Amino acid sequence: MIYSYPYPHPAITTDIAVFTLREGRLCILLIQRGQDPYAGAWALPGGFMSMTETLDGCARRELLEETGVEAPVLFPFGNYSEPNRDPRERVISVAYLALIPLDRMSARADTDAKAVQWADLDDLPPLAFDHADIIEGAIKALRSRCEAFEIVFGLLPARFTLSAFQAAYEAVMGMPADRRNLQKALLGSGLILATEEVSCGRHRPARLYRAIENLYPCRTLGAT
Amino acid sequence: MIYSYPYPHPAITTDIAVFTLREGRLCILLIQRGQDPYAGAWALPGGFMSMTETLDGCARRELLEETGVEAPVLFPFGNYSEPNRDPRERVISVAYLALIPLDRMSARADTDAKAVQWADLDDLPPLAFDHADIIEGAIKALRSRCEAFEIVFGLLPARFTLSAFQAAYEAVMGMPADRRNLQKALLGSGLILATEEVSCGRHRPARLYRAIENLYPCRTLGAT
DNA sequence: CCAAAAGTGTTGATCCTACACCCATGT
DNA sequence: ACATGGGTGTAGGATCAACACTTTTGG
Repeated sequence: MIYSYPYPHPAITTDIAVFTLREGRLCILLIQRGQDPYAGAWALPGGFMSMTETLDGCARRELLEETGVEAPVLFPFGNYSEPNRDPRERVISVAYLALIPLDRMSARADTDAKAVQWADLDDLPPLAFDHADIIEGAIKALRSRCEAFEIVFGLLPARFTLSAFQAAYEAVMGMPADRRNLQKALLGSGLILATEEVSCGRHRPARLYRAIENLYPCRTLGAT
Repeated sequence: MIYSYPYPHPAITTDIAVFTLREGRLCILLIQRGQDPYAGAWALPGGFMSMTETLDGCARRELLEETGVEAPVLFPFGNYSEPNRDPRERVISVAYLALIPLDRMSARADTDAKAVQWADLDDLPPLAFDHADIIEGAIKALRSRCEAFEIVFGLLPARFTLSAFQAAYEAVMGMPADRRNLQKALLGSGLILATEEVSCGRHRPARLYRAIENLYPCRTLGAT
């Protein structure tokens, strides 16, 4: 089948910067490309939009296919459109930010990928296309939204301690935070509710909290 | 000439929400479509991306073609990708926000447009495509960025009084602001510099200020 | 009993808001 | 002289940052 147009058309992809916390460090999901161009290089997950889905739908589908989960946070943060960013043809990429708790993640190499890894942000391998730029943009978007706290829940399991929240917040922001002030702000924000449960750690048990419902009423911030 | 691909490709457009201040009110630039679909309806300026330009370049070019100016503020704020948003074919639109001072503006009907108007925001005509949605998104983006003041300069001439700034700020935010507090914050922000000049109004002359240089070092907030 | 993390309030500094009077100019 | 907008400061309240000790559990 051949698709023909009176004017040239670019292809559209979504690329997804999926972040998680692993051992307290912020990591990003990379796949190793199995095919040219950039065969063997690491890249962000993503793929071509189909003609029957929206960009959001494409990002959600690709993420599901690559990781097997629906991310609680998934929104677009930038467009990448340099004419020669893909050697095959003109490709416009809409970049999405996604956050998932590690435990909900089942990343596996799919048909197009030789391997999958969680890469530490300050130890990234060489990347295909302009994906290093996209990751830089994703971190900026992540930090700027993180100040409103809500996005942090995307990295945490459904029930979490205040300390876990603080660790996630600090990992994203890349700096330590005052424990009592952060807890005061978080508890006063109305974004979390205490549960009756406590953690069963190695030391004194901590109360578990959960994020309020309808935290992401429209998962897409800005139409897409 | 026919362009053929092994997979279907959407078309890409940029649509530009150009705001200005007219008689103290925030207005948006609309063109009346000369051709189907939606012939005769009002729409945002915009057009198809060429294969040799970036999305930013496309928006800048379209704006120049439609208005004859380079806007001091021009950045993308959302993507619109509903499969049936354009009855002709699949079209993805990248929506841009632009601000220009009215005096730098030379809007004219070009080849595709029967007419051009500055439409008052609370008296919009029926709009083609999903452009009403896009305008809604643009106003949200405008208000949220406006809190940092910088974007307001896009609506003002190079030299402006503090009162003119306040009028522009109030028009965008849709609410009055305290004069002394706004002036204090603006002067303390380091974003403006006093000039030696004064306005020649009907009353006591007011000092003229100008925005600092390099206010928009990267005009595009978030890659595109 | 010791180590490790959980829990909890106050104080001082800063920032923001609300508010009123005098000044310079044109008519 | 007066009308119009320009220019300026302060006091009270709210918010934010800094900071230390006690409690609970497991080992």
